[in-house]
Amino acid sequence: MSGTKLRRARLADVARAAGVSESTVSRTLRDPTLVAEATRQRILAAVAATGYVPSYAARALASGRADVIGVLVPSVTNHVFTDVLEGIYSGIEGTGFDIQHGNTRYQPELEEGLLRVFLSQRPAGMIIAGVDQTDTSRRLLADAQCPVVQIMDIGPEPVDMMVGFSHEAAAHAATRHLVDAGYRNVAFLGAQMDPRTLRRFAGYRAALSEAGMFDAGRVETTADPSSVTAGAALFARLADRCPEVDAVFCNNDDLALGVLFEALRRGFDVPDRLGLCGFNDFEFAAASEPGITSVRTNRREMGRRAVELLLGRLDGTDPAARVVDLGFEVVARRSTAGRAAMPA
Amino acid sequence: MSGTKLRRARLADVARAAGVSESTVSRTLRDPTLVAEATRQRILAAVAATGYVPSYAARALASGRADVIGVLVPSVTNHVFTDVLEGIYSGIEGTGFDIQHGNTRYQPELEEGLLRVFLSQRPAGMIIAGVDQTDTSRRLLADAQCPVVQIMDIGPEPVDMMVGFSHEAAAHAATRHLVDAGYRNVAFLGAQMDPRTLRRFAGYRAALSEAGMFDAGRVETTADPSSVTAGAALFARLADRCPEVDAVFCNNDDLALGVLFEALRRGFDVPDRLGLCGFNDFEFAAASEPGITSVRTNRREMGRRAVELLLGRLDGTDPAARVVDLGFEVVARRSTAGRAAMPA
DNA sequence: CATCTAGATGACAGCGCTGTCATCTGTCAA
DNA sequence: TTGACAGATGACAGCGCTGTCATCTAGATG
Repeated sequence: MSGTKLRRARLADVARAAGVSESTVSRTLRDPTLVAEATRQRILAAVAATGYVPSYAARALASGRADVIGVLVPSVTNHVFTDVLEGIYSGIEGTGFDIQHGNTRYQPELEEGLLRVFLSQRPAGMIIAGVDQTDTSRRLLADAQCPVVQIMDIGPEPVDMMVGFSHEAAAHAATRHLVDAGYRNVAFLGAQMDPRTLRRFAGYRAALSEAGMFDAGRVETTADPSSVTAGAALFARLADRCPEVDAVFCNNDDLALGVLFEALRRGFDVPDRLGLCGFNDFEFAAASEPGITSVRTNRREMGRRAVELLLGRLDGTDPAARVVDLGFEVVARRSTAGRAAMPA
Repeated sequence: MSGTKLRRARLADVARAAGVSESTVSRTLRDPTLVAEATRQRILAAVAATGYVPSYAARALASGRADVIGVLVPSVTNHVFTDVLEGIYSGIEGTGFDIQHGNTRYQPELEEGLLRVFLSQRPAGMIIAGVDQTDTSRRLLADAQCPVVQIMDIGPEPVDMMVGFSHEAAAHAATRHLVDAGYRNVAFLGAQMDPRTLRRFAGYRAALSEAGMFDAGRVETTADPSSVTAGAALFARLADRCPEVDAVFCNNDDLALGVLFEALRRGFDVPDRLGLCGFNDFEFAAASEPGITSVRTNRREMGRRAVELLLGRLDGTDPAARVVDLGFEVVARRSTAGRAAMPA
C-alpha cells in the first residue's frame, strides 16, 4: 500500500515470487495459452503482488518492435483531425497498443522529419493524414517494415492502405446541391489551401463548369487556417467585389459560420438572399439558426477503420492492401432552402 | 539514395565509419563538448553518411530514462485542451523531447491506469490536466522520479508545479460583469460537470449571492460534453421554466453559441432581452453577431509555460516548485451590452 | 627532467526484456 | 514396453545503447 519501494519490480522479481523462470513469466504476459493454467494463475498473482509493470524500452529493444502506432496529422486544433484522433483512440483502446502522435503543421518537411523519427522506433503501424506525401516520405513509408494507412483522402496510389473519401466528389456534390437549389452565382471560400482544400476546389469548379456557371472571379481564399473570423472576412471581401453572388460553398463549416454572421450583419437573408453550404458537418452546423447545409464525413469512423485495418494486417486476419472509401453525405439544411421554392 | 539497406545503421557502424569507438560516438551525440572538434566533425559526417538514427528503446533502456514528456488530458476534441496541446507542442519543438499523449476521458480510473503506464516508462516529466487527481494518482505522481506540472487550474496543494488560473475567480468576475451590466436574473448553464465546471459554478454562485441575486432554480446542466446543440437545448429548457431569466452565464462558449441561436429562434434580442456570457473566449466568440462576451484564458501560453517549467527543472536552471497563475480576462462584447444603457 | 593534470578516448558491463533452442515431463499408439 | 511426440518450462545469448572506469596522450609545473 504505502511506502512503495522505489525500484520497480522486474521480470526476475515476478519469476522469483512465482517460482518459475523469467521465460515463463514473459510467455504468460505475451501469450497466456503457452503456459499451463495453474502456472499462469500463480504468475498473474505474482505480477499483482509485485506491482510489476513491463519496461517498454526493454521489450522494444529485445523484440525489435514496439507496440506503438504512429499517427501523423497536420494539426491538433482543427476539429477535423481531433475527431479522427478520437476515433483512433477509441479503436486502439484495450488492444495493448500505444499511440505516438506527431503534428506536421501542414509542412511536408516537418512530416518527413517526424516520419524518420517515428519509423526509427519501429512502430507496429503508421497512420498518416493525406495522400500527398513527398517522394521521400512515400519511400520511407514504403520501405517501412510495418503496415501504413493513409487517411482523410483517397487516391489512386496507396502506399499500402487507405481510408477516406473523395474530397473532389464531395465538393462536386455540395456545389451541385447549390445549383439544384436554384442558386446561380455560386462562390467559393477557402482557407489553409492544403491539398484537400485544392481538391475540393476542383470539385466545385467541375460542378459549376458542367452547369455553365463557373466564374473564376467568385473565389476568395486565404492561406491562413480556417476560422469563423476568416470566413466573415473572406465573405466581406467577396460580397463587396461580387454583389451578384447568391450562394457560397465554404471549404469548412468554420468559414460558413463566419459567412452566416457576416450575412447577418449585412442584412442578407440566409437562405433567401444567400445560399450557404459548409463542409465537414461540424456539430454546430445542425444547431445554428438557420441550420447550415454541410457535407458529412465520417471522421471518427475513419480513425476506427484505420486502426482496424492496421490490426487486421498485424494479426494476419486481413493481409490485403485496401482502399476504403467511407463516402460522404450532403446534409441539406435551411441555409440552402432559398431558391428551391422559386421558379427556375 | 535508393535501395537503402534494410538494416538500420547502428552506433557501431558509425563508430567504424569514423574510426573511433562507440563511446565517442555516443558522447558526440549526447554532449558534443566532450569530444575534440576534429573528431566530432568526422563523427557527424559518418552519422550523415550512414543515415544513423538512434534507437530510442536502447537509449531508454541503457540510460534508465526516456526523453519523453507524458501529457494527460481528459479530451482530445475539446478545443480547450487542443489549444493547450498546441502550446505544449510548440514549446517542446527543437528540445529533443517527445510527447507521449494520453486521453483520460474525464475518468479518474482511466487517468490512474494511464499514469501507471506512463510512469513505468520513466518519462522525463509529466504534464497532467487538473488538480483533482485521486489519492492514488497523487501518490503515483509524488513518487515519480520526474518533475510534474498540473495545468488548467490552480489550487492550494500542487503535487509539484502548477500553471493555470482560478476557475472560481474567473466565473465570479464574469458573473459580476453580468450583474454590473444591469442584468438581474442571471442563470447558469453547464455541461460535462467536471471539477473545473463545478468550480466555475461556485464562482457564479458566490458572485450572485454577494449581490443578493442567487436563485438555485436558474441552473440548467447536463453531464454530456459541451456543445452548441447542448447549449440550445439547455437554454430552451431554462427559458420555458424560468421566463424571468434575463442573462445567462455559460460554462463554455459552445454552450453560449447554442444559446445565441436558440435566442434567435425565440426572437429574444441579445443583448436587450438576454445577456449572454460564455467562457474560454473561443475564436468564434469575437466573430459572432453579436459578439459574445467571454472569459479569455491563456491556453496556448499555459502549455508553453508548463513545458518551460519542466525543462527549467530538468536542466537545473529553476529547481523550485512553483505555482504560476496565468490569470484571465473578461472580454466584454455586445452580447452583454443590453441593460448597461438602462437605468439601474 | 620527473611529476602531475586535464582532456580525449576506449573497453566493457550491464539496462530488462524476448526469442531460440534445449530439456523434461506425461501420454499414447504400435 | 518402447519410442515418438506434444506440451510445458528453463537457460542463455543478445537487442543497441549508456555510463563508469581505465588508459593514454600532451602540456604545465616545480
